[in-house]
Amino acid sequence: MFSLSQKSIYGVLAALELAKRYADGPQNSRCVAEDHGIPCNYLEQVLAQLKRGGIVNSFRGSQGGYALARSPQEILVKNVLECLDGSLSLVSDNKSTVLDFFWHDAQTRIEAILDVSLADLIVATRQYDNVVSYSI
Amino acid sequence: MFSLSQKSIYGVLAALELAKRYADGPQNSRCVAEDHGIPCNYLEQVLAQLKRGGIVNSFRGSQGGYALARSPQEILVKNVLECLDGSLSLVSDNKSTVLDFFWHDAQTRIEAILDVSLADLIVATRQYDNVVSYSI
DNA sequence: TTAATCCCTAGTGGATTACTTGGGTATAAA
DNA sequence: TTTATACCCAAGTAATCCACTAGGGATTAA
Repeated sequence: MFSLSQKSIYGVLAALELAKRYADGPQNSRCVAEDHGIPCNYLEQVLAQLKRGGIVNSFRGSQGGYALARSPQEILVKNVLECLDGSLSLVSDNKSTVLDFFWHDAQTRIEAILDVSLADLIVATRQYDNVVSYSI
Repeated sequence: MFSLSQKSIYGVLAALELAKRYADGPQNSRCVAEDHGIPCNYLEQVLAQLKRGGIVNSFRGSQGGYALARSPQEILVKNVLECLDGSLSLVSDNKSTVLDFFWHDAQTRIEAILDVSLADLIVATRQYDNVVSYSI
């Protein structure tokens, strides 16, 4: 019923990567793309959009690349998604129905689920890796 | 970022209408469509899909129409949405990423938000109407 | 018999998605 | 100063999906 766009999936993945390497300075987009099997030129477009949204900074020239504009604690998954695919709005505003209140409430609760910082995500991926390792 | 399809919006609206009139026997689709400003032929297609999904029954001929296949208590909003637009799957299954566990968790929590029966929805719309009435 | 209703298929214009292509421009390092 | 390395940008595109519209056919109660 709902699904994430490929763009958003790539975007969060790239943002997480930049978060992991936050201390190491800018990362070039080609490496990030190759690491995650993302078409290189397409990822550039995604990163450009994240830049326009103030989530990422870019540095040109050799040794250039992309870096988070703020710390991983300050960037939420929701921010990335909203930047790339617009804000979550379950129903269009122009037609109103008797269920608007219900959809609006659902929307608020879904947004809350996505209030997770990149820093939290890093921790979560580590925990998940541990679980997987132990279970093997 | 995500949004509901028009089909789902119409579908839940129609299901709610059939729930409200559950005791009155089958309702014809044209009336339901006109009541909610839904294109008549399109709603028929939506109802046909709900029928194939076992959510609704249909009765042909004059005095025919559509009725819920089960009581309003037994039909969830999630059921209607899944019938019309497939199951909620945030990410495609063929490509796996380090974030699959996160998206999967989010998915489960979103599904929980939609575990609301049509009977609950009726109650909720009444409560909402009361709030609006009092606040005027 | 007839009017009402569901049933079914096909078509369609517009939008969106997920890219690809092919350059241009700034910058660090040689 | 040259050059390699990156980002920057615009256009095109095949495929798919969406939200209908159109137009008949089949069944049933009255």
